[in-house]
Amino acid sequence: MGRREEKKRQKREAIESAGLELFLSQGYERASIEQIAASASIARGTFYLYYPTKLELFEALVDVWFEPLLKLLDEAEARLAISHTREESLAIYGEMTLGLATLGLNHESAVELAFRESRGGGEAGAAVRTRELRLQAASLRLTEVGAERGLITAPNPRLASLLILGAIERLFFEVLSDAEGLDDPLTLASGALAMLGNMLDLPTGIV
Amino acid sequence: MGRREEKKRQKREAIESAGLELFLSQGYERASIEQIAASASIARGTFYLYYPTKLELFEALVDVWFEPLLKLLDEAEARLAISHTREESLAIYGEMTLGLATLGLNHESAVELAFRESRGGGEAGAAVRTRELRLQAASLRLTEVGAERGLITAPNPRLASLLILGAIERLFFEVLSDAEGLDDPLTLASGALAMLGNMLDLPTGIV
Amino acid sequence: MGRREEKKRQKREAIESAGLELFLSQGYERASIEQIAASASIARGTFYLYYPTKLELFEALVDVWFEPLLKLLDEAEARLAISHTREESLAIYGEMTLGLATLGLNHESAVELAFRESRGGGEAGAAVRTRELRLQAASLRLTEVGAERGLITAPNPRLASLLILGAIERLFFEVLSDAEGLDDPLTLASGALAMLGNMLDLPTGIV
Amino acid sequence: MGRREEKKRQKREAIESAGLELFLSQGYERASIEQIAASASIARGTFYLYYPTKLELFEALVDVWFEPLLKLLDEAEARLAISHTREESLAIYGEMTLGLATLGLNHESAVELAFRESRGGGEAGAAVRTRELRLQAASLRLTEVGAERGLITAPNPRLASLLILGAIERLFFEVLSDAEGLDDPLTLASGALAMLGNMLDLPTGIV
DNA sequence: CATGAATGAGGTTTCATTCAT
DNA sequence: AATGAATGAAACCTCATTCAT
Repeated sequence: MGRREEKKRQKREAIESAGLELFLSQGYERASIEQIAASASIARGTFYLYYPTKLELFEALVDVWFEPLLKLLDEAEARLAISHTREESLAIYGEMTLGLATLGLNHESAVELAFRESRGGGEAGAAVRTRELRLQAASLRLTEVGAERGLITAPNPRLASLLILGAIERLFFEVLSDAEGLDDPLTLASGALAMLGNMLDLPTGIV
Repeated sequence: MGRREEKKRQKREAIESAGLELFLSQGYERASIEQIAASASIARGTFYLYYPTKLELFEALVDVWFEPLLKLLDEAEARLAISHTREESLAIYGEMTLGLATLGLNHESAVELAFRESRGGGEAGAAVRTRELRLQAASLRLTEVGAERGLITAPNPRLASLLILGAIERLFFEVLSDAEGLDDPLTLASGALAMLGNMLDLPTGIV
Repeated sequence: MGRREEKKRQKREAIESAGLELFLSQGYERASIEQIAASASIARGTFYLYYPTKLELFEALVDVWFEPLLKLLDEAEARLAISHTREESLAIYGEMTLGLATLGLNHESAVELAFRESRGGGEAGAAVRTRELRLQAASLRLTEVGAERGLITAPNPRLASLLILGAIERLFFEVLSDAEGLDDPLTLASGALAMLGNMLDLPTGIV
Repeated sequence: MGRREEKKRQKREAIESAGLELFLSQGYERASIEQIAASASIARGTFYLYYPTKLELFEALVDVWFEPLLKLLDEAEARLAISHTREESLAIYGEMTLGLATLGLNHESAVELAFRESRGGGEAGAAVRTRELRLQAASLRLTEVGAERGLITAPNPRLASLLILGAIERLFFEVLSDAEGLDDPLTLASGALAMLGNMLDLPTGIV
C-alpha cells in the first residue's frame, strides 16, 4: 500500500500550506525557506526534496488556480464563438462566471498571494506578471467576442476589460483583507455586478 | 549664505531620485543601500546622514505626494459639507479632481512605487497600507457626503469607492507599464471617466 | 548457486566503475554519492551496503593497482638481492618492467585518479600520499640494490628515483590528457626511455 | 598620510597569507572562507571586500609568481632569438635560470599551491591548468630556439621539455615536503642538473 | 560633513550519512 | 537486500548598519 507515498503527499501539502501562509504574511522575498521548513515541521534540507527552489514552490502555488482559470476562459471563448442564440451566449457567460467564482473561493489564499506579489520587483512578481499577460490576452479575446455578439456595448473592449479586472481585483482584495464596514461577500458581489453592468450598459437582469 | 544647505538639498534630492528609480526597478526589498548610494554618487555611510533607515527613505518618497493628497480630500470634504448649492458642490468636486490629477502627474513614479509595494509583505508594504487606510477613510467620507448631497446615486458608497479606486489603479498601472494596444493617456482617461460615470449614474457632462 | 553473489559482484563493479569515472571527471571532493549511485543505477542508500564511506570507495579504487604494484617491486627486490649474475639481474629488471607496464595499462584510469588526487588537500589526497610513501620506500630500496649490483651509475639513488618518477608521471599525465602535438604513446615511451637511460648512463640497448 | 591604506594593505596580506596556508594544508575545495577569515582575524563579510570570490583569491596567489615567470621565459626567448654567439646564448640561459630560481625561492608556498591543485577537478585545478598551457607553450618555444642554436641535442623538444618539467616539479615538490633522506637543496639541484644535462647530452660544465 | 572599511546575521543550497519501510 | 526520504551541518555570499578616520 502507498503508505510511503501517502506520507509524502501529506508532507508536500504541509510545505505548500506553510509556504502559502508565510508568503502571504511576510511576502515572498522575506519568507525564508528556514521558516517554511520549520512551519511544515521538516528539516531545511527536506524542503529541497519537494521543490528545487523557493520560486518553484511559489509558481506551483499560483498555478493551482491559474491554469484552471485560463482553461475556463478559453473554453468559454470557444463555446461563445460558435453559439447561435443570445440566450445560449448568456448561458455560457453565466456558467463561466460561476466557474470563476467557484475557483476563486476554493483558492482564496493562493489568489490573494498572486495579487500581492504581482507588482513586486523580484522573481515572484515576474512570475505572476508572465501569467497576467496570458490572462489579459484571454480576457481581451473574450470581451471582443462579447462585443461582436452584441452582448456588450463598450466602445473600447481593451479599456473595459482593464477597468473591470481592476475593480474586481480591488474588491476581491478588500474582502480578503477582512476590511470592516463591508457587507457580506454575496451582497457585495451582486452590488458590484449591478454597478459594473451599468458601466457596460448591460440591460439589468442579465447580469 | 545657504551655500552649505544648498548642497545638502541637492544631495538629498540625488538620494531620493536614486532611491525612487531603484525601488521601482528592483523592488524595495532587493534594492540595496549600496546601489542607491552609488547611483547618487555618495558613499554608503553618507546615506545615513540623510536618512536613518532604508524604510524612512521609502516613506519620505511616498509622503511627498500622499500628504498633499490627503489634504486635498479633507479640504474638499470640509468645503462640501458647508456648500449651499449644487453648482457650488460640483465646482468643489471639479477643483478637487483637478488637484488630484495634477498631483498624480507631478509624482508619477512615486505614486507607482506606492502601488507596486502596497501589497508586498515587508516593511514597505506595511508602510503603504497604513497610509492606504487613511486614504480609504477619507475617500469614504467624501463619497458619503456626495451621496448626502445627491451628487451620486450609488446605493453603497463604500463599494462604489472601492470599485473606482481599483479600476483607476489598474488603469494607471497599465498606462505606466507602457502596455501596448492602449490609446494615448488622455483618450483613455476620458473613456474611463465616461464608463465610470455610467457606473455611478452620473449625468454625462458632469464628469 | 552463486546467483546472489554474482549479482552483488556486478553491482559492486558498477559502483566502482561509476566512482572511478566521476572521481576523475569532477574530482573526489566534488563527486557526490548521489551522482555515483545514479550512475551505477542504484539507490543512494544501497551504496552504503557496499562501501561504508566515500573515502573507502576511493581507497578501494586505488588499491586495485597499488597493492599489486608494491608486490611487484618487493618481489623484484627480493629476487635481485639473491641474483648471481649480471644477466640474471637484468632479466629480473626486465620482468619487473613488463609487469609494471602491464599493470599500468590495465588500470589506466585508476592510476590517473591517484595521480590527480595525490596533491589534493582532502582525505583522498592524504590516502594517496600514505601509499606514495610506501612506494617511494620500495623504489628507493630497489634503486639501491641496483646500484650495489653495478646496474646503475647514478651517484645519488634517491635523487635519481625522484627524477625518474617525476618525469614518467608527467609524461603519463600528458598522454592521458590527450595533449596535442605529441607522438603516439609507443614512440614517446621509447624516446623517453632513451633519454632517461642517458641520464643514468645506461648502455643503450639495455633499456 | 595613507594610514587607512596601510591598514588595508596589511589586511589584504593577512588574507593572502591565511588563504595560502589554508589552501595548502586543506586543499582549495575544503578550505572555507570562514576559516580564512578567522585565520586572518577578520569577519566573514570582510573577506568579500578584498576578493569577490574564493577563486579570485586563489588566482591572485598563483599569479603573484606566474606572471613574472612567463615574463622571464618570454624575455629569454626574445633575447635568445637575436643572440649572436654561443657564449651570449649560454649567458642568457644562465640569467634566466637564476631568475627562475630566485622567483621560485621567493614564492615557495605559492608555487607549491599551484602544483598541488594543478590536477584537481574543481575550479582551482582548471585555473592552474589554464596557466599551465601558457607555460608549456612558452617552455616549448624556448626549447625549440635552444635546439636551433645547437645548444641542445634532444631530437624531440616537446618530449624533452615535458620530461624536464616533470622531473623538476617532482624534485621541487619533494624538497618542499621536507622529505627526509634528501641532501640540502643546493646539492640536490646541482646533482639534478648534472643528470638532466646528461639526458640532453649537454657537455658537462655548461650547466 | 563625508567616507568606506568592517561587521555578522541571515539567505539559499548541497551533501554525506542514517534509518524506517 | 534495497530503497529513498529525512536530516542538519556547513558552504558561499549579500546586506543594512556602525564607526574610526
